[in-house]
Amino acid sequence: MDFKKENSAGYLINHMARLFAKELQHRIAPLGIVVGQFPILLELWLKDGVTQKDLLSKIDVEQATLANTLNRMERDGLIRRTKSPTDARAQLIWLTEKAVALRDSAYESAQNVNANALQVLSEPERAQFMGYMRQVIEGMRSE
Amino acid sequence: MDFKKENSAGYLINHMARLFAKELQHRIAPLGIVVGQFPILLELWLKDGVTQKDLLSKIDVEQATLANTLNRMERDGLIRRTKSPTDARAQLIWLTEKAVALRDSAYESAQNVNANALQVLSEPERAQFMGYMRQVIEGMRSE
DNA sequence: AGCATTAACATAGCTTGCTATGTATTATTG
DNA sequence: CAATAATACATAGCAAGCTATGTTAATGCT
Repeated sequence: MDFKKENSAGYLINHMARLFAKELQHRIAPLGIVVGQFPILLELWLKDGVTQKDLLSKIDVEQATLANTLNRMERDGLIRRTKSPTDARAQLIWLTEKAVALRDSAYESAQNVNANALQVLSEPERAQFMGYMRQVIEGMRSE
Repeated sequence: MDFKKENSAGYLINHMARLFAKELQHRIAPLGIVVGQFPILLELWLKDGVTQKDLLSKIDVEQATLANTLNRMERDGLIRRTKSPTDARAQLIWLTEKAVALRDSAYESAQNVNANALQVLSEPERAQFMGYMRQVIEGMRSE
């Protein structure tokens, strides 16, 4: 029996994901943020003053992963937390001024990474590629 | 400015990679191996008795990552190491009987994960998808 | 109202990845 | 041939992901 890693979707995907993360990491490091914080910031830039549970519903990571990343973000001065007025178990998560100010540069960095990485594909190919990924994700999530 | 994560290649790739890893993890756990060991085992199943440097040239991770994973594999009884007869700095890495015995089941698990994940795509779509990934990886590696 | 259950979040402990740096040993070169 | 540079690997320390479990507050039920 043979198994060639170059022909394994999982192998390629893992490799590609690490290249993307490394590249984004490199580009956002000057902003004082790291890749794991990115998805959280994206949500908070849309709307802050939300609970961890709210965030969790929009980000596809485990609760413990989110909690830990939020701790590091608080440590790094990107978020503040206030008591929820309606639920003593929950806290509301707010962006600091510093984090708000990073938004446009961060968007730009991410878009540059994406554009750069996909430049090897034509526009219709890019659209196909994204579509395939969405289908695969959808299929795997609902199993 | 807007940035929708659903339209970000990096976001999709990261998500897909985590779903794949989780699925493979789940399937190989009964074999007593974990995902990070997989690429290394794939190489060693082809040929063992090689140095860390040899392995490194075939696996796209950093040297430190490989060294650490090899330590855990030795701890878990998957590999043994012997002194290189020609270079006192190097060691030769050998699979244990246990690790050799896992090969076919492991191949099968990985192939099942791949097949299952890509079943949402038609055969020509799958080929396109794999081709796109190879192109993107190639483009990103040579920057 | 009191007790059990559920929910929100925290914590512990692990793996897999990274960068940066240390430590021997080998190779080079002046 | 001795000093220097390069090589092979190890170690430290961190981030980001996971599972499993703990803690406290809110809800539901009788």
